[in-house]
Amino acid sequence: MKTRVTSFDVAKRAGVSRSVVSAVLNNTPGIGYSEEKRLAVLKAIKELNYHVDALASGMRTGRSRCLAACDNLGNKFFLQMLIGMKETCTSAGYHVLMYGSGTTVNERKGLVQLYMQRRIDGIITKDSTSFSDPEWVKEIKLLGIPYISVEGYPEDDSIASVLMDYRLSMEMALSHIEDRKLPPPVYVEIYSPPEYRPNWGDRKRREYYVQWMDRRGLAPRIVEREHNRRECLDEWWIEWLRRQELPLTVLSNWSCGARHLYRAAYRLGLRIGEDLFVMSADNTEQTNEYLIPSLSSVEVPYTEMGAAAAARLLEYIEGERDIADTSKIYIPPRLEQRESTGGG
Amino acid sequence: MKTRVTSFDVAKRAGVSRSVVSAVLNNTPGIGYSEEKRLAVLKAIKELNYHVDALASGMRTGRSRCLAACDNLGNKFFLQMLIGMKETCTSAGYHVLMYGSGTTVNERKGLVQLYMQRRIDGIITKDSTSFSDPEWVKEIKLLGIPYISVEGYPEDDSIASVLMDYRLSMEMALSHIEDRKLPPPVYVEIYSPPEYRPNWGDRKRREYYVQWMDRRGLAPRIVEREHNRRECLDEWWIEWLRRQELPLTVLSNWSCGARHLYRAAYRLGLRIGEDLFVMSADNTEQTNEYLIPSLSSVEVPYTEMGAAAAARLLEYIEGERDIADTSKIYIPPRLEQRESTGGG
DNA sequence: CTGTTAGCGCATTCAG
DNA sequence: CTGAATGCGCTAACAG
Repeated sequence: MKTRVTSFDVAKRAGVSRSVVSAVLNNTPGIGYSEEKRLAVLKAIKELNYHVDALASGMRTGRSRCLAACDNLGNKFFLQMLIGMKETCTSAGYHVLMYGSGTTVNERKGLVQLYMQRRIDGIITKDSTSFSDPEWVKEIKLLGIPYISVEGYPEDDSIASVLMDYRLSMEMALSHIEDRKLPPPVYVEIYSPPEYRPNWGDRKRREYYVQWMDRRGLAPRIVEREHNRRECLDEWWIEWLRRQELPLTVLSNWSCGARHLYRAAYRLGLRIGEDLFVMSADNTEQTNEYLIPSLSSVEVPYTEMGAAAAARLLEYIEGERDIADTSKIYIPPRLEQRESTGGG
Repeated sequence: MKTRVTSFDVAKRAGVSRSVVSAVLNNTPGIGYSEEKRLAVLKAIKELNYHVDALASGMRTGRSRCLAACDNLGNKFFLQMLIGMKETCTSAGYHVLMYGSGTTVNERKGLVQLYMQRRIDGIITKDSTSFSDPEWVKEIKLLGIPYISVEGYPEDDSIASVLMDYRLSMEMALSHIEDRKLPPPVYVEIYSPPEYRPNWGDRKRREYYVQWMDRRGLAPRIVEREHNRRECLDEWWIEWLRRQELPLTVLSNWSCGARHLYRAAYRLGLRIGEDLFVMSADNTEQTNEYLIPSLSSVEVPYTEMGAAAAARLLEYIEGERDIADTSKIYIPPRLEQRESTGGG
């Protein structure tokens, strides 16, 4: 029977009491010990290859030192969010538990269970922009679960969330187009009902586009199409593009819209970056840089958002911030200048 | 002081002993109870909103019911692997702990610690093809850690790994090209030294390409270029493509090679799917379907591989398979026919 | 500053 | 089938 090395073994070997071992490991305030003892403990730990039992420790302290990251796992950027979370967690001695398929509310029940089982100390969900689920909010609040959403609940102040500044993202895109001396852009808005009609971020973007054009005495031109419907097939875009005056600039709310233009241009033999300029206000599929020519865009900084979410959650958990403080965190977008606007 | 609901509370309320509660929850063999009692327990659990304390339970059983998934988190397909793992784990009542930045051996130390801390019961790493680290193997073996690699250790029989069948992937690609009646392909091999020279998968692919051409009495044509070096710039490919006789078929070991051809074709005004046909033997950047026109490829089924890895790991952990059985698991690739070979 | 002790909540054993 | 008792390994409180 192979038995575990315990703090008791370490204490015995180091010639100290178990409390000292614990204190050395956790920097417990209020328990002092000589430097000599400290070194002895460390030495014993190394010699015996001792590792704290996270289960026992957690049981005692009521902390699992784990956060749950929840998403439906279908989105490429979730990985980026994880990278950010992971980094923040690691430096705080926490770990990240994956929790996928969180699109349906039903699945989310599992998250609450995870918390009730004390497997996790808090929850981060990556929600779709403008997502909001009152049922979930009620449950979270009732149980007092430390929680923060990434991109969700933009208009619900009772839930903490990490949001991108959509106004700023449009400003960056439009300024970029202006700086490059391209024609004022047509705004292409692709939306997917029912979830995204109208999406909070999209409304912000559209508003700002109109404002921006107005301020310059230009007439806003908006093309609004429904995603994945007959009305958004290649043929329609080819016809549309054929009727436009060149050179043309197109700014799309979603990279999928930009790709429609790429496809239409390809079919018409038009050259992007010369005959027409295209820019995306997002990078949902994480594919902009790989398009040919590469697609300029304003990108949502998911890594930073994940890091910020984790940081806030840890504040709640460690009691450095009241869980009732559900203030929003805004992260600025990032401009990626590429070939489709003649740069790169 | 808010106190936890324990199995004791449940037992009291249901009018049974704690052992029965435990037995009902875990289907403990050898402990019987009447159906009536079972329902009473279930009812009490619901009424009190009782949840097993995973920490206490884990401490008692010596199982955390968590697997670690390790990768450098830079690869898009890691997410796919996670989806597969997650699915398998969920149905077995296990969870997935993220562990990123595991490329360097140094970082991997943390994985071993996770195990020593009993935070995880086993480890899955996503390694680069033909990755092999003897030091790591030694440590794993020494500590008897349940472990399996995805795509690593293809030539080391002492480590369990999930591998794709590279020969089959080439066969699928070549047959597809033949079926479409396209010209016999030139094989473009992009490699990144030092790690990938020569990569196990690439060797297999190349070997098979040569064999396949030989069998048909055709002369193999191989273009070998180093990734991200002067020799792999746009200009070189443009020159190369200019010299080729059209129509041309190109099969690349890595989607990056296919993109070089897309770029060159774009610059030369050639049309993919008409003047030249392109196919990739992988989808590393998960971007093939978004290219314009979309890129046909043979894809590594990461989701299945993740699922298979988790399943094997659980067998080790649950004692259904000897940890010394390190046999390989081969997963067949998946052909995605798209526009670049005239299909889609 | 040190050593002892009392749980944390569970699964399991053993005597009834 | 039940109830009581044991111990997993740790931390925190308390008495020396």
